[in-house]
Amino acid sequence: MATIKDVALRAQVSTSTVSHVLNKTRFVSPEITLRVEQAIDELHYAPSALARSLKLNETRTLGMLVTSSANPFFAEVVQGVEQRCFELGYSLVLCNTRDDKARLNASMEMLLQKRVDGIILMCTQVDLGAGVFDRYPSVPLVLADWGPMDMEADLIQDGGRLGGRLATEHLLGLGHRHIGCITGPEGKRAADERRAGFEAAMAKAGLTVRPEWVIEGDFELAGGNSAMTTLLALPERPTAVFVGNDMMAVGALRALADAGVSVPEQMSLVGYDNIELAHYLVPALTSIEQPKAGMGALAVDTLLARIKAPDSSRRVLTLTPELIVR
Amino acid sequence: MATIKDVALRAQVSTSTVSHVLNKTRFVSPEITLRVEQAIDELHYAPSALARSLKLNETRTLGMLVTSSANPFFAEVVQGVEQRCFELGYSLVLCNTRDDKARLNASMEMLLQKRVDGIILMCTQVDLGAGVFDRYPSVPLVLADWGPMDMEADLIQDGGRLGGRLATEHLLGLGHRHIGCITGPEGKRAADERRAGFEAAMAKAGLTVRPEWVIEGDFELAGGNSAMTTLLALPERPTAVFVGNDMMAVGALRALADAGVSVPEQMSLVGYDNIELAHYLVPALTSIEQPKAGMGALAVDTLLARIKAPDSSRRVLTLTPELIVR
DNA sequence: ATCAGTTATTTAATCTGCTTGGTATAAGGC
DNA sequence: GCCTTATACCAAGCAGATTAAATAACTGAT
Repeated sequence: MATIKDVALRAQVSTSTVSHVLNKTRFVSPEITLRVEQAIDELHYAPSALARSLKLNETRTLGMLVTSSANPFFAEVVQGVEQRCFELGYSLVLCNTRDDKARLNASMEMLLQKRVDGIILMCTQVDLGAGVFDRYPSVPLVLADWGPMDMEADLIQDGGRLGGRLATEHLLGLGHRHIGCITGPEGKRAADERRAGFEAAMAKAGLTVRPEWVIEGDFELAGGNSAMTTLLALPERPTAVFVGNDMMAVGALRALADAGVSVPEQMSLVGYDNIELAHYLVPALTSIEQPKAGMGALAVDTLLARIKAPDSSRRVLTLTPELIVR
Repeated sequence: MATIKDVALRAQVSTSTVSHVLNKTRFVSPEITLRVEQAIDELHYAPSALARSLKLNETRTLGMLVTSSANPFFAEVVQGVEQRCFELGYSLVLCNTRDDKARLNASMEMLLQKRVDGIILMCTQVDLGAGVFDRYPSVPLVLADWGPMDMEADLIQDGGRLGGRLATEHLLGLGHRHIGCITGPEGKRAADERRAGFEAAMAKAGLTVRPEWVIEGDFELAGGNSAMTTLLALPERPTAVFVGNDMMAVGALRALADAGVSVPEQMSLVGYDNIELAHYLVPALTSIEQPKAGMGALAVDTLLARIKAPDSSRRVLTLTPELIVR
């Protein structure tokens, strides 16, 4: 692979001149510029970002840790992040953590060695163990969609509590009084928040939450399915259920169909996240919209702001969820 | 950020000794090893992958170009890639191309500058324009799920033609004679292959394909929906449809429900890809399974094999699709 | 105990590709 | 002839890996 020296040699100039042509950091006469550009072309020269980063102490690369990039919700956020990175000339190193502490640590270590300029952390686990990040120096960090509570990093949170309330109030508004809830895994911030919103709305309506109607799911298709199956097996069923995310709602819909329960006649459902699919389901799913790609873009912008001003005060941004009735 | 020199100074040894401790490249006495490790710990030292890569001419990083990482099918392949990379100590730089030639070029350029060890290309477009890659030197490259036809790179292909045949034969086996097809975008390899399989199966059964029953979709929810709507508006409808991927099938199901057409009583559907969702749909969707994460892992393995032996002969691997009846 | 001959550890110097402040050189103006 | 101005070059890093060379430690024989 050609180096800047090869280019300089071929263009009969010094390496610094080539560098200045590349980066437009100083005036270089048109003729010499042309010579250099020709040499670059002929040699298929691509400057080494490695050497450049080493010298400049900046990689123009961001790292992103996400529980599971195949999850439709996360996938859209990731794409939002990648999109914004591309627009700004950054590149993205993506790591899945699978909620595995060891894996998170290994990935963090790797990102630090690669000297990424900053890291976006989107693993909704609240407790990652006492100070996993203590070992790591002050890398710019932003937590998307919650994260460990005990961290001082910038934070972008979905308004899960509000969303949970909106969803529940929608069901209340339809006249339901017997309302259940399929939550995400306890300990995940998103799950806990949404559930808290549900409980708040119920309390405000003067209704008690029946514990057997609150079932813990896993934010995945399978969990929603088995949670609803459990609900349906109870002697007394709720007439409506707030489901902690759309994927679980899809699984729940399947369980309802299997049990011959018609939706929404015999049971109403509200989901969360408003993934594109929700619109196309039969029956279409009422859900709580979150700006997913927007959250990704916002995470990038927040991170870059932090990189520029490492000592600025901590930023906490809350997105506003919105009810989409279908 | 601490450097190897700081560590050496603190441990009272030379930098090379630290290097040997880090990489276990030579015997270092236990006491000195301990001293070095302590110094590393106390300084929160993380070796610079930049400097290392610069010297060793190897980044242990792979690049991946994918049309859209939020697409459920691609997302699973990407996750498979990331998983395998992690297992092997590699990291992954992910780029979305959005089927945009300029964006693909920009991303390629960036990956080359970053000196990734190899690139996985998964943008199903057949024609990326005359020799987009000519400018680029011989970076190890593997095409996953097809790609530009005129490239000499290693290739991993899904057996789209066989899958299309399997799907169609399934419908034929159910007694259908009036079979339509919703294809992916013309020009995408996956789409063309699957359609070819459909046509082959029809021809083999002695049936003619009615052109108005073959509708081009976009591999997305919306396209499947409108394609099916178009089909249903025809004076004569098919009794079964082979849909080029599951996402379009979901959109089609919605259109069918809107039109009051019951599935499978009044119309049978077969999808493709067997995304997890297919199992949970109401009604459940018969589909063609592809090993998605497996494809990702295979792509990584193939790429690393190529990196190790750059001059070995070209590898073309074909995955075997499988009918999943539901 | 001493010395040559090994072997075990560590050191010092060089290299990777690129940026950039400082500096040199030639042409032009007065 | 001196001072600008315009243009281009020099060389010192950046953080680590490699390797020849140096030093220390140990062996057995005298």
